[in-house]
Amino acid sequence: MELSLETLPIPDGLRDQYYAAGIRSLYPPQITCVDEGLFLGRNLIISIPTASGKTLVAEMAMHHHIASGGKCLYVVPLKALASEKYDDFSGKGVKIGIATGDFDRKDELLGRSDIIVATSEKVDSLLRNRTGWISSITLLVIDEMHLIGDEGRGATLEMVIATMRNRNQNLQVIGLSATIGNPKELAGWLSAGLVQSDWRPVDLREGVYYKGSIRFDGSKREVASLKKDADTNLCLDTIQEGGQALVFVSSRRNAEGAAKRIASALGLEEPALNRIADQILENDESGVAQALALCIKKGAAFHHAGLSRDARKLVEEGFRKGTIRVIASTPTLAAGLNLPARRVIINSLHRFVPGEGQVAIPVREYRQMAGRAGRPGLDPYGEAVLIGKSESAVKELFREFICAPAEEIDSQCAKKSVLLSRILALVASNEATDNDAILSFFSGSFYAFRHRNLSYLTRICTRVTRELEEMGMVVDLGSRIEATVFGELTSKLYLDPRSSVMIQTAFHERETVTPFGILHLLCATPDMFRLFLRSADEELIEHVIEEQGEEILIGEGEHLFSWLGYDDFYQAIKTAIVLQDWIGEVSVEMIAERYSIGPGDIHGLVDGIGWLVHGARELCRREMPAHLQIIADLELRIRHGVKEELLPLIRLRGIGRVRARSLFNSGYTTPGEIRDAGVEKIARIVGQKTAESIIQEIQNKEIGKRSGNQSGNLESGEKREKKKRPRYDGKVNDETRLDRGDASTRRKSGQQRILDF
DNA sequence: CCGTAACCGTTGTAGACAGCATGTC
DNA sequence: CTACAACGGTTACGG
Repeated sequence: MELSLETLPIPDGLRDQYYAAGIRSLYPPQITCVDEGLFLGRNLIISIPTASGKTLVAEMAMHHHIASGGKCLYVVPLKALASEKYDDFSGKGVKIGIATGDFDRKDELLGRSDIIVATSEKVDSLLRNRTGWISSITLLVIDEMHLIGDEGRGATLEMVIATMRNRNQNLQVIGLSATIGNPKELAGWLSAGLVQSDWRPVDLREGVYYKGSIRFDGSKREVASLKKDADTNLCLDTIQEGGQALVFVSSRRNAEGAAKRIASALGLEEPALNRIADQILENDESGVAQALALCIKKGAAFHHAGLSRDARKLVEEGFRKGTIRVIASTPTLAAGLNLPARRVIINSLHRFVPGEGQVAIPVREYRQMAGRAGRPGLDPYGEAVLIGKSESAVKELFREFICAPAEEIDSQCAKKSVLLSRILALVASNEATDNDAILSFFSGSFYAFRHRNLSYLTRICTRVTRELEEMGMVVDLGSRIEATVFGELTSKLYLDPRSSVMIQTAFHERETVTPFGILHLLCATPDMFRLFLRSADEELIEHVIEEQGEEILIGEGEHLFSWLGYDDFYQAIKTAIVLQDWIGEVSVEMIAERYSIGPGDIHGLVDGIGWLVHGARELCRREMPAHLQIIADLELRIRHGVKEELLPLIRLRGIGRVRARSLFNSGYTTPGEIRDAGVEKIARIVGQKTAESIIQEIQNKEIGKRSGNQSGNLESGEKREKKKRPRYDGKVNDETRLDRGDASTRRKSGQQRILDF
């Protein structure tokens, strides 16, 4: 069956673009989408393999909506994916906007775009803040919709869909999903048409390698055994016939190890490869970057979250251009960007789960990796190859993965930990303001669709609501549940209620807090990503507890914070130590080496603590103004990675980490001293232009101050010890305070000894 | 004397969303 | 508190 683009109700401009790109007709599954009512406003679940044209379907539907005055929201799970889609959709005659945590215009301004690409969390946040344009969305596209079943973030996605549907009755929803076990249920939930197909534009062969050959279903392919390791031989084989290979492994160490092995087996020498290697080392001299550069020189690379953003990009680009022949990667690449290769080699189908050990990965994830095989239009076929260790293992791999059906996905929203913030969000945004409304909201969820019996959900909802009340987040007025100021703030700041309570309790009980204490507290919250403990860390942690134990604000196994485990507490110490180094101006390279982590990890930690400390500051402003100044200072120090002494300088526009440090070292430690020194002397350190503008700025601020206008937040350097009183404009709402628990039992909590790991 | 294989106990284990207000070298 | 593989250290063996 052929379907020409001519007959489709899409704008002519878009059609021309498609023609120019060589698209003449639709793929079979795309035709089914049209038949199922894509252009008739019908909801659709499209469950087809990766790279079989889902994006195109969504794009056509979006342009169709825009042409008749509609507005579209495209939801993705990763920020990297958001920019990828932004690029895909750009330049086709409609306005595209991008909304993610670290890259957004003013929320309201975003409403002028025709298509808004956003992460699910960002949409959640926009819904909580009742952003105006959200209600004018006519088409909602959910990319990777199967992530509804994801333990960590699935509930957010589910709630976003439910809330959007709740607010807008005429909304069309298109869900793009990988192959899952129960697509019919997903479609049933949304009363959607289901498009399901295994069709791929490039043929995919799945097989298992064992003793020198790949066994496919029915056929066999010999692979020359030039080297010892199976994955190396498989790579050499592919490269030899002109393809590229992607090797999936389960740990970073394995990724680096495999890349090294394969690189030396390849032994390429090309100027293009050397250029990439040089670029890697340009802004990043850490150990990982050096190892990576060495591998890339010979044609292979590794990829994992420890790499810096730049390094990751360079690897991805290099592979896409064909310069880099092999990437050995952790699952970062499996779920993320679209980076196909002719052959995908899957080294291990296990993953470590704390508490369970090595666990087999879900079939769905195997499919996701295998689906990366075969570049449409470039490769004659794609191959996914598993590695068998014995005759019986080969059979098992076929049975358990290649021939196995994908798992069913289930709703994740009926768990206490997610319901806490979900219900708070419902109440705080006036989505639901009493128990019945809360339940009725959840009756529109995927959970309710799957589990007809809602008695469990009902019970847990009332329990969670009561808990929120105990936390001081909501008040139950009988007829109506209302969010307290504290609760509303928590919801809008996008903090986990448990984090908020931890922050509030810890600050409330203390006269003095130190940066390290705050860092540890924030690292211990459920919102923070923590570093693993290694046995080598024991000594360091013990030492820090001895030195700085008094500063710690919360105790291990704190009875108030039942969610704070024993390990979490020590992980938080380690993580806080790393961040303390960061604000102590220890270089990234040094930190990386000291704790055997990569620049990417450091970035991730700094980023995470950065928004948490901002949240903490906003909480402090309302609840505990006495600590406001110290936390505001800490926020600035984290953002720039500087010591306290640079604070007065870093506040100047045009002065960052490096310039502030060189000014300070040259003896100019305050804005006052800089002004007195004059443009000429300062220009020698920071250049003429910056010198002029900062001195101008200093003078402006001083005039502002003299005239009694306190709004200039420049802290006059010569009076550092006379700390400015934190400004606080409201009264503390007593209802929002937490006055529970026996404070004295917790006071000295920082002192306990570390026992063993 | 050295290299290798074989063995054994020890060690470490993936990922990255959100707020906010603007500007580094 | 799970299970697996890679690593480091040691020993045994063979050239």
